[in-house]
Amino acid sequence: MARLPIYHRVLLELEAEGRPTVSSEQLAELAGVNAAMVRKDLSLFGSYGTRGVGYGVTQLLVDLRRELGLTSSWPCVIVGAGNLGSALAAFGGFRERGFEVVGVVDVDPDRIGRPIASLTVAHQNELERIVADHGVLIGVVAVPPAAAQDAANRLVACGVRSILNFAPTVLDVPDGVGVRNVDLAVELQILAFHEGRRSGTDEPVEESASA
Amino acid sequence: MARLPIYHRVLLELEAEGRPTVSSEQLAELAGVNAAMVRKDLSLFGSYGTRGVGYGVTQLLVDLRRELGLTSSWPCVIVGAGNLGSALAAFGGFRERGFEVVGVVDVDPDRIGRPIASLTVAHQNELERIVADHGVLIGVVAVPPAAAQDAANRLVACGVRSILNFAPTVLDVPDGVGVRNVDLAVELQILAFHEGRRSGTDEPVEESASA
DNA sequence: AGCTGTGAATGACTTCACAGCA
DNA sequence: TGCTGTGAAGTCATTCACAGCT
Repeated sequence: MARLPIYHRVLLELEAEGRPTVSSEQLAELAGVNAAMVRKDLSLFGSYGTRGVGYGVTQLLVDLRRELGLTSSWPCVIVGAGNLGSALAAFGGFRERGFEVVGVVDVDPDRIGRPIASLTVAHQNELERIVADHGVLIGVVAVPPAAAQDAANRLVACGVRSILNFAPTVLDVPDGVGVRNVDLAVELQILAFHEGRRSGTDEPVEESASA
Repeated sequence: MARLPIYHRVLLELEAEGRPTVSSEQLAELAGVNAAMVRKDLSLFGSYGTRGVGYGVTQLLVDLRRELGLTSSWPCVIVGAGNLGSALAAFGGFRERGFEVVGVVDVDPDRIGRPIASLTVAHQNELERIVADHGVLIGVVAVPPAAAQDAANRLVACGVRSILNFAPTVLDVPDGVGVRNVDLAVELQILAFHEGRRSGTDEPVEESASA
């Protein structure tokens, strides 16, 4: 389910506020979904709520982490140290969500050696070593579209099984390799599409890019 | 439909290659979807294919643009000139996809006045003026989570009807305002989730963040 | 009384399969 | 013969509604 990460995020906030318990309705409100859906989602991996009370925030967080495979941190590598790749590498919020960027590579000599957060941009030739050294299973493709398939091929070749692709291209990968695409222009176009439809009506329109 | 933008993107490439015509099967392959779905999607806004031949690339592109409301460029404003906001503002690929970033605002004095691409980061107080001057209908929220709701409120207050939110928060907006969320950690968590499931099996797993 | 867990109903989307036109 | 357009079937996700625990 693509909603579990949202619950996880919301619960992190609730835990930080010291909230001991939460009802499906409250959680639904905060996550922007329906209460019945929350209950159904959570009951998928065993039920941990108490009738008449709700769910224990900390307990639920533990279970969600287990379910999402966030019991330990996932090492990730970013291919491409342009504006977007740099922004991702510098983003500090990944750690508490279960991920750690262990390397950033690029082919541009001007970028190699540049520091980003606590890392240094490495040459793309080091990709294999970085992946092997850290046991990386998730790669992020943040290169121009023309280089994206190559980047994906290299990631797959050295054993990466999941790819987050920011390039506006459909990647061709072997069966068993997971790909998620984030195309910023597509997101804008979907908004524009609804904007166009919305001239004259006013229904509520809140959605999520899988998120 | 969330797939139209993908078709649009693929067709842009095909047109650049000088391809005069394309079959639903080819288009499906390139867009990473099923051929029947392509036909159904395209027949939604009237049928423009020729049986035995396929669709005219240029004609289809025109129709898609009309359908997506991309007949002219949409002016957008970016709130937040941090790493991500800057990366977005500097990204050159929006124009051909139908969007133009007409302003970037921030509250941090260190950032205000800094040049990004052909723009200069403005003070957040200028948001209203920028929106009014350019008739902005789409706003991008690229600020820390604690500031996201405020940013959204300001955008809505000056008439913006669609928001692309990169902050890991569920925004509360009035009915009739469209919101799309892109949470990078959520994308990674969904990949990790599949990764966890995939230990032992190997089904193909290619999906899209709404895109 | 309040809230969870879940079968049943609904609705949306996808795929199949094929009739029909070029 | 090749490929589109589309009804019908199938699948998956969401919502409803309520029984049952605390």
